[in-house]
Amino acid sequence: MTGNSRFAVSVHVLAYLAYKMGGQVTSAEIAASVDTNPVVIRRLLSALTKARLVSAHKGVGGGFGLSSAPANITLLDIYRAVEPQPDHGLERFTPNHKCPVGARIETILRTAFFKAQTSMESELARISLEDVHQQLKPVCPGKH
Amino acid sequence: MTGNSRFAVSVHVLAYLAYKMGGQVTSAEIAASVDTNPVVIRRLLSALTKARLVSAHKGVGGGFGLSSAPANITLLDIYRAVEPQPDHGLERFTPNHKCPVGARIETILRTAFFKAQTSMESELARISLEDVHQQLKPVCPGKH
DNA sequence: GGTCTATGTAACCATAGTTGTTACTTTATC
DNA sequence: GATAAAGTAACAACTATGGTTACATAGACC
Repeated sequence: MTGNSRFAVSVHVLAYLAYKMGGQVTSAEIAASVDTNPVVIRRLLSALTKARLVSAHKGVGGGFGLSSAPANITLLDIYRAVEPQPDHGLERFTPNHKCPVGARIETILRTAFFKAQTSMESELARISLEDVHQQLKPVCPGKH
Repeated sequence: MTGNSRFAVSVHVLAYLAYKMGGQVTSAEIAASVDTNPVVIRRLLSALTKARLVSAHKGVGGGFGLSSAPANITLLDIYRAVEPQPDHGLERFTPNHKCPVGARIETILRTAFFKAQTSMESELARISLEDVHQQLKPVCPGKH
């Protein structure tokens, strides 16, 4: 049970909004699809709203909706909206700088982690919410 | 303070062994370089030993040493030795399968995470412990 | 205006992961 | 046999996460 499920849930939430095609959707309805508490959903949607990926409306008939077309939202946008900058453990990594290795290893690791992270993020950037939306539809090209 | 520092510390540990060039190094000496407890180091080295990246020797004059040349050990080898398979939160992600979105999103996410993870790992595979070792040496080509 | 509905958010709890630490066993060397 | 080192279990402190309750805020509708 490593890591958190914020990103996974967030993609689910936005995929649900895409699936609903522009109508206002309440946190309660989304929570039923994710099988969790509405507050958990609203917490995530709060971050997604700040990132301008969704818009929120209070009151009767209110709810959440996508701010942009699914084709214009990438998984990287979602990832960055809900995940803090990963530090790959460097925050608790405080080697002894009196040792030649300890003095230099941090910089080396930082460079390596940056490359790995950049590579992963560029892969997320290649997948749009529209791609996810398309995959939600059953694929039955030869249905008769 | 997200995540753990196992990978970062493990790279430090192996870089230290590479720096020591083949001699037996005790967990106490490594712990001094990392600035932590020897047991923490031995825990990591236990995983690294199981992955056959290092060999251990008990008793007087014992300690740890690299099993292969630094050029033959990649950061991906180290990563896989000390990190569990990342699930990106999918373990705690149990959507409602009665919902059309909830029923399909898991597979879609699994595919996306696999691509991102593979991309990151291929970047780690491109960096060897020898590369790290080289970067440990001060670069003063024009020193006079 | 008043009521209803929905978001926004703070506060708290249970659970689990991580690290540091002590203590002990096992094993190799001398 | 004494010593030194790895191997590992057990425990404590700290933190992150997700679920929950409670309440404040704001819009819709009568």
